[in-house]
Amino acid sequence: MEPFGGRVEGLVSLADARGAFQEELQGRFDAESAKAKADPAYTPVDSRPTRRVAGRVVQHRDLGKLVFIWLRDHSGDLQVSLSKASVPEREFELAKAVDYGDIVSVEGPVGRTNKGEVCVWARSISMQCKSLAPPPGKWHGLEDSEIRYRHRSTDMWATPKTLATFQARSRIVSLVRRFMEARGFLEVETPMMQPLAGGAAARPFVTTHNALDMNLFLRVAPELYLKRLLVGGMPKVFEVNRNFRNEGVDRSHNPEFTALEAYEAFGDCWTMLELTESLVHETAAAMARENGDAAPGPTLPFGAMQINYAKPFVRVTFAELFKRGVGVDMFDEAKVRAEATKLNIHNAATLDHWLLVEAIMSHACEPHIDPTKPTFVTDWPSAISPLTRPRRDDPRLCERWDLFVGGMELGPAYTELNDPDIQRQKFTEQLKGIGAEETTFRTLDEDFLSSLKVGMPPAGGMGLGIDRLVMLLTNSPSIRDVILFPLLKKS
RNA sequence: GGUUGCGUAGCUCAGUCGGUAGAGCAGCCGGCUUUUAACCGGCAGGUCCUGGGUUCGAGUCCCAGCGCAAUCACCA
Repeated sequence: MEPFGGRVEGLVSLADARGAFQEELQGRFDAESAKAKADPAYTPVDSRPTRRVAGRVVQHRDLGKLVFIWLRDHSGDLQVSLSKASVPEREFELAKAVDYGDIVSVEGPVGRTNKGEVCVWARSISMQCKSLAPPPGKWHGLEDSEIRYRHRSTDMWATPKTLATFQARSRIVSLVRRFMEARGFLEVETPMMQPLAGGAAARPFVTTHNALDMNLFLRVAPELYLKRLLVGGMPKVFEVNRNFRNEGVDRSHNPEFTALEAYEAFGDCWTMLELTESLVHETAAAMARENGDAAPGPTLPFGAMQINYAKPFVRVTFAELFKRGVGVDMFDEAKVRAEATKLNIHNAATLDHWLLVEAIMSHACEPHIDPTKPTFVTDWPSAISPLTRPRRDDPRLCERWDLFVGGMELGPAYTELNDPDIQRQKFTEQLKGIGAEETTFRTLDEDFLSSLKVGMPPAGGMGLGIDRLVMLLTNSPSIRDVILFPLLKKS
């Protein structure tokens, strides 16, 4: 016997084989069988559809002269039934000997058992790949998160939810791309290796190009390159790709993560709000339809919550949320500092006013956002938004929002700053207070500033964490459940 | 990086006050032509995460390390 199989023609998925079952033909076959039982000389006619399928063995019940095997493939599970009377002797021996985890193919009519289970009544079975690894848990799949993340290939076939989640992820990413293209955005690819790590404040990973003898940073954001494309004449661009941030790892942070970033010339943060609201709404609606929920305001479970993605999402200004959270006017420097001290914020006595406002917001205010209602927090302070255009009527605030869903930040959007002089001034201010270590990767991006001098049209820009979106839409509690191969410590 | 919890058979777990290492499933042998976590009889299966320490004796108590998880810090 060849234990590792070979090319198989004419395979259908297990779901398709199940779909081929026909009640009427099964009824006719049952009648034929009854005749044959009454008259042993009669040969029953079997007109049931025949299918060839392959899959991994996930259950095996040997009843002596009758064997039931459950197969699993990308489309689901299906039972295969083998009767000693209708399978060649050597193949029946194989059917009795298969192990949990083996991959086999079978061919036969799609019928039903006495107990009502739709199955393939195999006429033949062959080994397509013998599994040599010890099998994981049989009924619940794998539960040890360490094994699940380190041995994803086993996890995928042994834990049904895992495969379903990653299939859903691919569909979601595809939906995102089709949505953006339908809105007239062009997908582009900008450098992952950058001589300067700009566009976000995160600490970057460093690598070296030997031939050019230069340090390069894995990008923390594509922002500054996408904006150069606006300068060059691409009015609506987006990128769905990886960012790398050399920061802590937790339930919602992986060092490499996938983000959607998009820019629209002659738009602003409000056109980005409509875009993002519709994108999240439509992907959620698509997933709700897959769950059999066609209600207009799609609702999806996330842990113990039911999150409702009906439009419009909640809007609240940064100042309102701040006041609601701690009862203090965010412009009142003395009260803010007192509140920060009360909240034990690090360096509350000396830190800049707006950095205190930001710290209070993330610790004491963001938790007050209703996690079951997607919420845009708008009108952020200019001082903590260096790439954003200040509001003309109140330059202390700027045209920026952040979207929160399920207790997580999904992403921000800005009306982009396109005045090169103000941009230079903001970058310079930002560089003032940084420590020695930061100066190794954070320097003034003169090339970007000279692009801005060429002239960038006014624009809106947005970013959206794809992994977190997939977490929400697939009810996955950890970012590691939606990243195929999450970063783990060396074992 | 801090704190807390966890780590025992291939998988999921129990292990009392410190006193012979346990169960179910998986595996192996035998039986069974309608099973749905099939069932019945039998067998085998261990670096109790690693390394020290306390003790007559450690899976159990102490210390250190490794890994995982939660949480905090970091993350414009």
